[in-house]
Amino acid sequence: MTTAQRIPARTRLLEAADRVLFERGIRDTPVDELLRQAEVSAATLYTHFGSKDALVAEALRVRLADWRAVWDQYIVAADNDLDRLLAVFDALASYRGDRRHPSRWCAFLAAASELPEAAEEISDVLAGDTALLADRLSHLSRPLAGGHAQDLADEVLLAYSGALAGFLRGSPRSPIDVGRRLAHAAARAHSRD
Amino acid sequence: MTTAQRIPARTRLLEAADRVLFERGIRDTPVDELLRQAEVSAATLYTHFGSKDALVAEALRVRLADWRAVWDQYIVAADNDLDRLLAVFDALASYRGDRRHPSRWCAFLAAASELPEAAEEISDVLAGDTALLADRLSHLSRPLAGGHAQDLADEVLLAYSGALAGFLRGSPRSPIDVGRRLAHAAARAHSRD
DNA sequence: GTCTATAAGCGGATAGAC
DNA sequence: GTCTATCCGCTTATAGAC
Repeated sequence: MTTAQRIPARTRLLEAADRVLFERGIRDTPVDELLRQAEVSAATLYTHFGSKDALVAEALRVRLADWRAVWDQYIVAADNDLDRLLAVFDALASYRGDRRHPSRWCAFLAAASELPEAAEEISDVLAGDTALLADRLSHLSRPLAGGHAQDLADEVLLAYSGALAGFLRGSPRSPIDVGRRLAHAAARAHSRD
Repeated sequence: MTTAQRIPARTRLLEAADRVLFERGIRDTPVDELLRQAEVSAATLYTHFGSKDALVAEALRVRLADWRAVWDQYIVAADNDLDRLLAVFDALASYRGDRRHPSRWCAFLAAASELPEAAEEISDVLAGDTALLADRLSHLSRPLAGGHAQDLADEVLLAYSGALAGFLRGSPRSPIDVGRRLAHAAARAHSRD
């Protein structure tokens, strides 16, 4: 009917999911709402994905790929070791500023919190996000902290997670700025060792 | 019937709620499970509390009071300004080690994440937890950071929230230790100002 | 008056029939 | 793509026991 119908139903479903699930809440979003927004019937959703959980998992996988790409850009753009380590906060500010991917705090942590018994498929994506963070931060910490790279990476990961939780809490006011400051202090502390 | 029946139904419900809701997940715990564990009928729950949400809210209020008391003890036991500020991490380790209050990560943040549209009653408790943290950390930061007390308090709150999120993520391994280190580095950075 | 037991209404997730 | 049926979770109503 409408022009939008030219876009495949699967794509429309994923876009609706990304737009609504993590802003309104995964469990608070009825399947019917996704169907309405994607202008798709229930049968189509269950043909393409099999379940609401599987659609959530696929939407999360898309987010993870997008987030990885944004972070990449900010690492490449940084021109010294410290800025490359702290780029994760600039990338986060950029990703959250993009209205195409709204989120109350963090899609991956929210999924883990909202769906504790969820399909392995879903917890795998949070594990993937955590592995990406731990791995990259560990490598980026090496030139700054040498033998203490693992400690610094742990600290930056925790500051990053704290910034995300800050959005859920509504405090502090500018969680990303505070997280960046914390990570900076940690980096300075280790470079003095 | 059994001896346990001597304890009022309302108390048994609150104890069952505290035991199960935040470990299994608030939305993943059916009312029936709470009724079974408390050996109480549905009518009793709805007479005493009015709704599942209201029971959740009351269980959260009890948690907040308990947490405040534990934190109090650790602040009083500390014998210098730095340890008083970092006592929040020792209190967290102690509270989490108490098997009477199991929790996957944080009851308040989990409630906010799982129940985004929840009754004001529930979001009020997270706001109360956040206000308690912000207020106390701000006062405890004063002797260490003077005019920058607010910045230090923001940083410690973020490190604290990050430690909690670390449990949800399963990384870093010992989130409380890492959070404490991060807060310590922040305190040192401000005391050099 | 407090509590139990049972049933039933309602809405969302899912699946299959057409 | 629509419609219908099933299952499950929250809630309320009813009737009765201590």
